[in-house]
Amino acid sequence: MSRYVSEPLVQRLPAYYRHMKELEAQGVTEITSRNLGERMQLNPCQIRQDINVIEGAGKQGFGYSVKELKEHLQKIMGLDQHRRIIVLGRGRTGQEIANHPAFADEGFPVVALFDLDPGHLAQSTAAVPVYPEAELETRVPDLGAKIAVLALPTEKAQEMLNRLYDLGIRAIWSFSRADLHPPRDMAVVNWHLYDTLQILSYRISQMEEESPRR
Amino acid sequence: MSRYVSEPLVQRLPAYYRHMKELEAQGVTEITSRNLGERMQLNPCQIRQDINVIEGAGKQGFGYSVKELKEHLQKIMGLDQHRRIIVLGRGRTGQEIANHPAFADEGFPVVALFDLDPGHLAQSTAAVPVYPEAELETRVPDLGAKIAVLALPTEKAQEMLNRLYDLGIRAIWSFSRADLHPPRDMAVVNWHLYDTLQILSYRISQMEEESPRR
DNA sequence: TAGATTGTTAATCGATTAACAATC
DNA sequence: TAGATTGTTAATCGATTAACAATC
Repeated sequence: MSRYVSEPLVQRLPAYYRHMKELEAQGVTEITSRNLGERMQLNPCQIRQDINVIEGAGKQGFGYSVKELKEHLQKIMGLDQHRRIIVLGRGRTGQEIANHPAFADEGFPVVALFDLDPGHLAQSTAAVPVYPEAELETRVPDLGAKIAVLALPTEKAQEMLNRLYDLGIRAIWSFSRADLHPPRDMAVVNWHLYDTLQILSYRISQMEEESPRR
Repeated sequence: MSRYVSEPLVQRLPAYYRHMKELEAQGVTEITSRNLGERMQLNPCQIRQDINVIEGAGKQGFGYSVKELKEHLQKIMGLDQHRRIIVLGRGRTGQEIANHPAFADEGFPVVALFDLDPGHLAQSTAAVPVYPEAELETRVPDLGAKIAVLALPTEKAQEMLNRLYDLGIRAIWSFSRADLHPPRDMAVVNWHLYDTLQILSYRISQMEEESPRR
């Protein structure tokens, strides 16, 4: 019976959660939509709408309980359960993600790293088990992971996505340059490094147009 | 006299550019809004609107010239000029960005890496000059960089942003957990690692709710 | 109770899509 | 010229903001 959570709201959920954690750490137990709005640079109306949509609850006259809202967000995003991650590709990015120790603290332990190019990086600096690509089919079903990080060449990304889908992976965090086409019941977030730089370059161009350097 | 470029359109610009480059590489010289729409998973009307807003031009009856559109996007995003980058922080992420060789090929050469914590990572695996934080004020003005990558602890990010602004940096690509508040004439893109994982977790939760595993 | 703030409906704003005249 | 597709105005759709009644 839960209401439709719009795309922009989905994108805001982690920020709400982050701010609840910060407030809690600061010992703040209650907060009004007005104060939270100032903090998060959001319109208070939007905050009330958002909380309403996700069926959170406040107390009229007082505001929202930080603890309650935090726990509610946690539950909605499924952060109470651990989500295991596998990493595909052992180049720079793959290694970095695999070795990022803090992921486990946040409930996202990296449980395996698959190496597409065995000769590529011989030295094992990884803190997690490394397997050859050929063992994907036998290993993945037992690892209990639903999230995969794709850090591999553009050409291989789509093919790998399909393969992982068949193995039960339902969410992809990709760093490849490809525009991936996932099945309907698979989530993809693509971090395009170059897109980010290009957007920043665009912004600089705009600013320079508005007020040219003498 | 150029028309207002909406936020969603700004986000789409790099994708248009990417597809133009791909089409060019494939030897395609002309493309209709309908075909491009299929490729990019966009409504053809939107494509025509977008191109119109950025003042690109097609030929009625035929479509758009790939080369022309590519060059036009390049110009709009300022990709014809090189945008030098400095990297702040020498942890895992900082090193990775600094050593990413392909950035230079795309017109974004990393020209310096500043180390906030000199003892932190003694071995210099960096392919670019490394300077101590203390030299920021003397070095940055000469480096001619407008973009800075922030790969440092949450607490230090906002302070560093202000400092870099005073040194002429006008665009920030941050990996910190902080919600940064830039001046009006500074652009910030914040890559929240955990937000991404939380959103993927949320999607998985939603999918499981829709069709629970037996 | 009075004061404050939520919860929710209604109004507005902006982006996407549709439609079709202009034109290559 | 006829056919096709752009360029652009108008319609629709959806998200944000405003307003205010409900209620703690």
